[in-house]
Amino acid sequence: MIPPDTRRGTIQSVERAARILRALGSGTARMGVTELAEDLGIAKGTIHGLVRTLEQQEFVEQDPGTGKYRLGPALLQLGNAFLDNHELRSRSLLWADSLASRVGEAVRVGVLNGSTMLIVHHVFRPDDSVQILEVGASIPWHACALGKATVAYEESPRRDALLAGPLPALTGRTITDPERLREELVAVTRDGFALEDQEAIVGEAEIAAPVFDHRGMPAGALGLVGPVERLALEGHPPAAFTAAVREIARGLSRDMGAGRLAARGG
Amino acid sequence: MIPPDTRRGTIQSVERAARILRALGSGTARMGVTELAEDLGIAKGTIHGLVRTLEQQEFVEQDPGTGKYRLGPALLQLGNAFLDNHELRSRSLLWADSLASRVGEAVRVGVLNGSTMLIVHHVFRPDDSVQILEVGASIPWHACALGKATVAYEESPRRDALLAGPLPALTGRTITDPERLREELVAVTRDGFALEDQEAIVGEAEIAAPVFDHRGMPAGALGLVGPVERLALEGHPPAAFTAAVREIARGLSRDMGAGRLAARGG
DNA sequence: TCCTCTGTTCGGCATCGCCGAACGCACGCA
DNA sequence: TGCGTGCGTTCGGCGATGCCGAACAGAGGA
Repeated sequence: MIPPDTRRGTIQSVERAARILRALGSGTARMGVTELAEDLGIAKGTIHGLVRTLEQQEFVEQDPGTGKYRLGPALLQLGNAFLDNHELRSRSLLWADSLASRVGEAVRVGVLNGSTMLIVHHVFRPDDSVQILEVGASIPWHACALGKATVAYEESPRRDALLAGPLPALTGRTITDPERLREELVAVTRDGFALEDQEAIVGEAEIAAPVFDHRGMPAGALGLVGPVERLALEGHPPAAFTAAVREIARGLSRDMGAGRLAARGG
Repeated sequence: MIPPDTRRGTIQSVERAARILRALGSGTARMGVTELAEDLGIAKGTIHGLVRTLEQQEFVEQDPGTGKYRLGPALLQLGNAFLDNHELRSRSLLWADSLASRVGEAVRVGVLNGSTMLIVHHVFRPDDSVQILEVGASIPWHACALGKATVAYEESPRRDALLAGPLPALTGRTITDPERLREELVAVTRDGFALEDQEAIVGEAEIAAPVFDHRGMPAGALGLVGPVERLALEGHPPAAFTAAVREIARGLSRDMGAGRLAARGG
């Protein structure tokens, strides 16, 4: 019998355990063994064994009352360990702080993960307003400046794949046409920064520039986020902001060991 | 052949995958297949299969240059999903904000995880100073007020086990004597709050109160952290602070569905 | 009180993944 | 430039391992 996923060398039980974790993480509600078994198409007893093992490892917790399962605390610790080990993030801490205090806006750093940008660092706007931390959040690449800045410098096969992939609309202004998006990417390589104007959240804009690693490949991007009135009034970002973002991103790239190749971003 | 861990019903490959993730998360450096195989006492080929599966699931990433492995982005997403699903955390957001702005100090919320308190929420002190986010961090229970507040109300067997466990000293003031610690816990149940005076970090103190769930069991704790001069001058916390912490923790407990039983905390 | 739905256990078969040795490649020393 | 050593990776074959499906126990609800 040939399993649905025919990739060679995949360890079945580990892959299934990962699918269980994903299922528990996607829905907001906790799930029971039966529900998981139905969703994943795996025998109930099998799910039980996997879930029990995950519970012993604290990847999953069981609600004492209902017997249903939810994600466990070990995942938070491992997620934090991922951040600690993350080179772009750790090197970006000082640069992001510096940029935030210089322009008085919030700063985000993200890496491409599948077809979304994963936020790995977030500095609040330096005022007392209530802001929610976005580290760990994922945003479709085509709906944020971080994504467009990164993908613009990605190698052709990957870029084309991303342009061909699904491009969901988050707001009425999200660019969902691959050709328009491709033109945007050309503009990014020309200008050295990417702009996003209410394409993810109405009223919010973002200015981002790519960050390169020691191989000259895009490692991610760094950008300013904030109200559209300040960042992209009538679609035009203030020159002081775009200059600051590009400058900090170049400094961070150098920090990552990027050589002259990275200069194409400027 | 009997494996070292003789627990019934544990799925070997999943448990090994978890150990690999822990190993990658504990050290700051990335690890290779050979190193993992030696550390975990598993054949190299076996490690490779596990790691490849984890890589497909984006639980680990391979460094293209060195071939070594590090933790992957899926863990950050799952860690965030854990926080989103976490009842104590989500219910504490508003209460913690309110407490922070009322007393002008940083607020932390933690849950007991093994023998450490895992920070699940952290509100910065409402000023412009640079502060690092501690969500995801783990602190030995006996070295923080959050831990003492929670353990004081834990059931005897668990409390005794924690008191019997290793009690490492983090500073010269960490309480490492089980008997003194037990007296501290009695004081907590008497006063309704726990105090920590430079037992984890020199110069820092914490005032915390327990939070109870709908079963009247401690779900975690909520507390103020800050410089010892403001929180515990000569070991005496300001009455306004202790009152505020207890009041907010009681409100949060009610929010969690705690009935009268939780009143023993006040 | 019954019925249905949970999560859980268990026996047995064959599948699946473990081990150990061999491979190819990159690096560093000579 | 050659060798030697270390890495990550592949592969074949045995057998332990973890799958499945059916039966179990207990909690709710009608």
